[in-house]
Amino acid sequence: MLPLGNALTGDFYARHTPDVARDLIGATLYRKLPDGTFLSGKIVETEAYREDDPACHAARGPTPRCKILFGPPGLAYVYFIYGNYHCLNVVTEPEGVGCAVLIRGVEGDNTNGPGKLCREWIITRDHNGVNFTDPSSELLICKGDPVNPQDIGVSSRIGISAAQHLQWRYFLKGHPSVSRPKPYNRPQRKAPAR
DNA sequence: GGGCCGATTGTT
DNA sequence: ACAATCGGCCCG
Repeated sequence: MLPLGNALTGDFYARHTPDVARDLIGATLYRKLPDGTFLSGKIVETEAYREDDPACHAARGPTPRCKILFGPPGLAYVYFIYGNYHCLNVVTEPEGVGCAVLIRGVEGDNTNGPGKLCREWIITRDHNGVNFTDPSSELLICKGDPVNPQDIGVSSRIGISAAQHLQWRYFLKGHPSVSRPKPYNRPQRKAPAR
């Protein structure tokens, strides 16, 4: 399916990251494959990460891996995690500020969860730096149908131990492509010796 | 170079 | 609750 409507612009992404994360719920993600065909689906789950947040890769400044986070808003930040999976983000806030929105779920088969989405849609580190606002990119995001604010749930972010007080996860309530019905964090690690 | 740990997922 | 699996990052 060809992209409908206009791609979301840099101005859309150059805002407070949790607001961008919330407003991306219902938007349409497109993946142009090498043969020119498109995959597409409605974004149903996101998380916000800000530079001043210890759970954000940018918290300790621009490293080789995360330097793209400090680039202009609307770029893709893709990283490899747990030796198996990739995760797809959109860079937010003005250039020079290291923030992004993690795309955790898209409507469709095998696209519930950030690792499964990238596996299913063949999104890898090769897409790091791709511009979501450029219609010729292999990845783009367009405005979707309006979403009733009451249908958007909010919670702590999944899979992190830092900054659990931040309610920066957004999801479409009851949607089957939301990664988990409730936040779940890794089991507690061994207590430090004392 | 060593060692620890992770924005996950699937199995026990 | 835990294993798989390996790159990033900090330290020395």
